[in-house]
Amino acid sequence: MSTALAADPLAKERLRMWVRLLGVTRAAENQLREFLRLKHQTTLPRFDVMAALHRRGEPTTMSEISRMLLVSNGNVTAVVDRLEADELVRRGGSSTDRRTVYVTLTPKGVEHFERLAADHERWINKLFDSLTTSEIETMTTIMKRMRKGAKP
Amino acid sequence: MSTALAADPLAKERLRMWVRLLGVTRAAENQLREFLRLKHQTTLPRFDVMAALHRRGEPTTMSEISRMLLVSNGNVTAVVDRLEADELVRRGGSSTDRRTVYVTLTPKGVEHFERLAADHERWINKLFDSLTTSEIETMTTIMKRMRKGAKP
DNA sequence: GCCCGATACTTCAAACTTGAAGTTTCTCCA
DNA sequence: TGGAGAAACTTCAAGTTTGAAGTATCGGGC
Repeated sequence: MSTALAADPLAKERLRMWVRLLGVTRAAENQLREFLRLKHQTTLPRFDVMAALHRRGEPTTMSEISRMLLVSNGNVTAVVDRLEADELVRRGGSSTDRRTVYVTLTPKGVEHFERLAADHERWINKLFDSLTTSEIETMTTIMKRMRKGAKP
Repeated sequence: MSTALAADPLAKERLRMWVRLLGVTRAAENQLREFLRLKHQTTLPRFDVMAALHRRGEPTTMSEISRMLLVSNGNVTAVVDRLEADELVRRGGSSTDRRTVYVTLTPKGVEHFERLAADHERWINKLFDSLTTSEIETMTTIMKRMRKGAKP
């Protein structure tokens, strides 16, 4: 090997880690998608949007949702359109800024989501069963620092 | 709190870790997508398929690609269609099984991908700059075990 | 040899996602 | 004040992704 890159073992380790990170995340996401479809007749993006709204606990703008989920603005419009058609969320205007749209979970949406969330938490809990407390802490700590390096 | 779940701190830790894992991965993927678009006029799924082919280094079936990338079969068909239209990959039949389709990188595809890959490795290297060797090792080890728990 | 279930792939509709372009409204400064 | 530029959404085309249904082929048991 003559190139500097190929000779750098740390670079290789980093690449390996990234590939593994993607693998773990995709595998878990695929399982989650299947879980949501089979047990709750819903999809991951719908769940994500409802989770964002529920976590905020107050009317949330389209842009805020977009930033929380790291997806594009147009994407949020599409998913909210569908959730609104199912009466799980509601769009409302702002009294101070007529460009802004506030999205809220409807009572039906809250009820629907809370059933999902409890089941989802059980599911996550089982998925990461094999990790010890200290491993989880280590992961969380490291990822907190990674996130800073990977700012959008 | 009266429910068993809400009172379980380990379950909360696991959920927190999962959310953070998703955040890190999405942020990095978004940056990677932008990098591929701006610097190489290509997309993430195209890169993924070419990377899988390059890594295998020999004719690869559609199903193998699908398993490697953890995406559906129909998805691979669509991406390979477009790569083939750009003459970056080639489909070929099998002599022993007429159902099977073998996909190969064309010379043009190899050249294109290797330029991408070198740049991609530099990019990953920079992205995870802030992690120490031991942190990377820890992550890789833990994720190896996670992957087993999250088998598809 | 024949058929039944499995396997490999494609097709299809619907949903998701992006990035760019378009509309409306706001902000603010010259 | 008035107008340029920014901000919040929506719309749109193209690409991605899934899951289900359809086609062709294979393999094994009878």
